Amino acid sequence: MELRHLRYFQALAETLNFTRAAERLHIAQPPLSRQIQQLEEELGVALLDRGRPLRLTEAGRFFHEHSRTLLEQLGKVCDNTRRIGSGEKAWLGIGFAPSTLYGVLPDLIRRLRSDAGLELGLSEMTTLQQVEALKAGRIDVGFGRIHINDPAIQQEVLTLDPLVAALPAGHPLLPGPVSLTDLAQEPFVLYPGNPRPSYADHVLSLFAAYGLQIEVAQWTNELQTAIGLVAAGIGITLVPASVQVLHRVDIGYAKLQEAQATSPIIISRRVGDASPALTHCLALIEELAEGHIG
Amino acid sequence: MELRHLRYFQALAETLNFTRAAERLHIAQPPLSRQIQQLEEELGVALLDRGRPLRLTEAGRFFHEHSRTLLEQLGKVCDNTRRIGSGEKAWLGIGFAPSTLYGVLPDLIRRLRSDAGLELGLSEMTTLQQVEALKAGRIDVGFGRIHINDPAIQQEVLTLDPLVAALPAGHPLLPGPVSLTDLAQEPFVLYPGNPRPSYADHVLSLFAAYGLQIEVAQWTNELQTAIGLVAAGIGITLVPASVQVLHRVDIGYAKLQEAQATSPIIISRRVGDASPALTHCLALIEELAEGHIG
DNA sequence: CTAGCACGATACCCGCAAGGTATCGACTAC
DNA sequence: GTAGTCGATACCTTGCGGGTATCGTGCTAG
Repeated sequence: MELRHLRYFQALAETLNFTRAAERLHIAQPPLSRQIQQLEEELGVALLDRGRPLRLTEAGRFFHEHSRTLLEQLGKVCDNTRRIGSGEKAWLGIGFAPSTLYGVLPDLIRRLRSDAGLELGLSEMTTLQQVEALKAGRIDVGFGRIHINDPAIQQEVLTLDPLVAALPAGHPLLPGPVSLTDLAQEPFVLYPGNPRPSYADHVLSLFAAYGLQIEVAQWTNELQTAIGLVAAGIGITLVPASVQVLHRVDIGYAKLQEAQATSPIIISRRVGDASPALTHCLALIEELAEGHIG
Repeated sequence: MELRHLRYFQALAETLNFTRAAERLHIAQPPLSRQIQQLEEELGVALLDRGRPLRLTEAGRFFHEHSRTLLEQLGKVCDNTRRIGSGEKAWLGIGFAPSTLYGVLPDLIRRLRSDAGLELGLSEMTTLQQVEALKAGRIDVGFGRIHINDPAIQQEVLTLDPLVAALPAGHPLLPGPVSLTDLAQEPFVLYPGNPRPSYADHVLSLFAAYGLQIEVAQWTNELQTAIGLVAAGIGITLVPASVQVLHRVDIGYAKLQEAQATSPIIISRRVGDASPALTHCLALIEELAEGHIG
């Protein structure tokens, strides 16, 4: 299938007349017939009722509606690409680990969005994937939670989120505060299971630093799932404090006694990247961070 | 531009290597080079940094990101078109006049959406456009506010919304109830100005039925604008009661003494259209209407 | 009922551009 | 410097998109 097919079908669906559609497309009528036949064949679906008067089938109406919006979107993408290429606009690719979405990131994104000269590209990815994406140029900045050593990547700690324990509602340790020693007695739900290294390793090493070892009752790949399993009583888990915005009646959060039990939000970027968009973004981050503290 | 260009650029952006991308596309490397050059020429933008290692430019990253989602969307559209064509799914095109969105329509849409075997197509259009779209097969059912005589179209009144007066905050006629005679003393903001016949004619004929004539201080094309002008003190207007969900501190609504001053929500459909999706939709509407009354 | 016509499908030809092969040239790495 | 990697260029081939001519069919007017 080619865009030609979409464009031709578009014209045909609007005029419902092969001859006039062909005129509008500045081609003769027979080639149009052929292209439409090809399209129908490739889809394996009749898009038109060939009776008089010509009518779209149900599938045809659906395809018409959606291919139109696709073509419009493509037009906009091309436009914006030209603008970015001519320096009229800038583009900033942002990679983020899911858990960073509960903290300052939404605010940052909102502010960057309000900048008319800036187009944002957001992709959810692990810190490890961020490093790859940075090197490949797919993103310009990443927000993650773990340290990774790579000579081409520069990392900075943005904030230190205190960790809190997520416990099923009615758990005896609630409302806290609790100690790591107490928590180590409980079965854990840890995430993400892969790829490693991950936030899970950060949690494990935290306990190890206190000479503690925890039993992992269940591995999951996502925070949301982990929280669900905690609610179901499978175990407990540690989450960054910002995750507490997830209110659930079947979950309680408890502060930790150990103030140094934290999870960082880490900004990754290419070493030596001094593009204006990135600089602007970093300046905005600085500003937001100061606002938070002050 | 053709889909070929997008697909090729996609592969290239992912591998960042002409030779390997060409392999993946099952073509030789030189044609790939040419197609990419064409794409860049058409966009008038460099998408690649031709140094070693190969890198995407900022515009290239943007185009990569967005063309990927476009291609994915296209894939889904084709899939769903096939499903609809094979009868596995149904499609229902709905046209609606903007003001009907404040009433039962959202609830109906929500329920129809929850039906996995049904794809919805929503288009905002005037009642007049609905008639054309029904005949052309672009939609299967329309929700509007005015009667139109057309032998191919069947119309039924779904509900009769009482009309209420929209007045600027602090207006002496507030909080009502008010009579049409009182209102006829005030300048009016009426909408939509075109195309005619429209809801405005319904309002005019309502006053005419009581032997009253109103002065139209301002015509607008949209309800939102009209409300804004009312708030600005240009005049007053009559709106269906369901519009009152638009709370504004600078607008007050007053009931009318004349209970027969109503605006209908009118369902339009093709005469003799007995498709399962439409039947299902109409049954659901019936159900919702009963729930409203009971 | 039939002649006329409107309109889409079919048949067939032409030219162009997409794809292939061979090769060059530039940058990298040792 | 030299070998190797990889994209660009040159040139050929061919498949396919588009054109013209014509057919077939179903609506319509009388």
